[in-house]
Amino acid sequence: MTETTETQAAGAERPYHHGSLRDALLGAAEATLRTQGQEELSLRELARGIGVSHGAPRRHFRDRQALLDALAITGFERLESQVRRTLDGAGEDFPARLRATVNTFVRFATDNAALLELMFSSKHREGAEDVRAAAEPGFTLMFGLITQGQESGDVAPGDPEQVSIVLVATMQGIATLINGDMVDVSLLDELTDRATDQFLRGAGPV
Amino acid sequence: MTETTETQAAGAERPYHHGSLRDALLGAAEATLRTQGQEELSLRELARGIGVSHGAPRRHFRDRQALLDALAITGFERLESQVRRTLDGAGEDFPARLRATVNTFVRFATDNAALLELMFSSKHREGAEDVRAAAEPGFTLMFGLITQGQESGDVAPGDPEQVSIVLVATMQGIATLINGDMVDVSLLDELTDRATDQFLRGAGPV
DNA sequence: ACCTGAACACCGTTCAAGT
DNA sequence: ACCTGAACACCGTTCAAGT
Repeated sequence: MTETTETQAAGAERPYHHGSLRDALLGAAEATLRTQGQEELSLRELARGIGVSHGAPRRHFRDRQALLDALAITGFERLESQVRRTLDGAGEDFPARLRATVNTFVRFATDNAALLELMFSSKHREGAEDVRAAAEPGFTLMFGLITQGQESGDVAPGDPEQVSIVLVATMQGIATLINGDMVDVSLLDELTDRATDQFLRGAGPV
Repeated sequence: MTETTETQAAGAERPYHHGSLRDALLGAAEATLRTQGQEELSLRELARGIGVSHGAPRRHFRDRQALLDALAITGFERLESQVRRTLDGAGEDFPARLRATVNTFVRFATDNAALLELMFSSKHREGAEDVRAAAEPGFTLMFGLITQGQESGDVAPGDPEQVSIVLVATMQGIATLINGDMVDVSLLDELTDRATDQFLRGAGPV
């Protein structure tokens, strides 16, 4: 009677994760990514920590890269939803909306340094069409913001897609320089303000 | 008599690399980085390809990360020298000098996608002070360029360091988006032109 | 449907030993 | 000084077998 309940290691609540193993893996993977980094992320160690055999993840992720891709996808989803919420509460004024968006983006990107690298890595070149697809809504959001700026006269006419790409590039670049310790984090606020000011003048009407 | 010369595998010229093993490793590593990527780079495979035992690299690189750091350092050195040569032949006009610099930077960054990721990776946070030091001359070069722009009146007064950081961030970001296939490479020239134009207007005098 | 556990072929790193 | 080669502890991936 007792043998069946006592065979599990301490901390493992159940032998099976009734379909929740996928989420458990993603959660543990994100924690490891945050505390240890991408290279240290091991499928076997993840499985061990969850209390499942090392072959079990195979049911939910074809291989290690598939799990990393899934993490990147959740990253894009969270970033998009944060920017969206920011814009929902940012009022009507375009410069204020832009400023709020840049702040949210750069904060997310510096709060999730390892995840940012995963999201924008060139690793998922071939295959991983799903990662690129997950990035789309975020670009669409930026595209819409720039279009609003053109309608309000704050942004000069021109291809709104390219204008938003340059903006995203600048935000991603600032975060990368800070995450890589090439620029001190104490400069973050000043740099984002300056980048926003320059963008407003540089992309603004003549 | 023949036994000493015939014991080596075909293709291995000599059993020992009289001090040139370090360069041989770096060269092979860069080739692997370019064709396979960072994760696929294995010290053992490198040693095998060169015809040396798998313990030999230890003499020249403390561990795998030390070799990756060395690669990143050569990357910064090459980028700096290319930008320097570009500036040496770019004439006096500031906008022309800026445009040439941006083109050289972004071309290097897209021609060496995997290397760029290594250079700007947040992986070398702790330790790897040498990698950050290797990036310094490049930043100094950009700093000097911006200072020239301020002297010629093409760039508004203000902290030239922060202005150059925003510029570097934008260039690195554009390259990252293209290397990660989030933006089609056919847009590269148009994007760099647009970014340069925006920078000149955004950072220019009022 | 979901997980186990052995097996395989690889790693990076360490270290005594050779020349 | 520089390299070898065995040893160790880890990987990711595959796959028959269990429930």
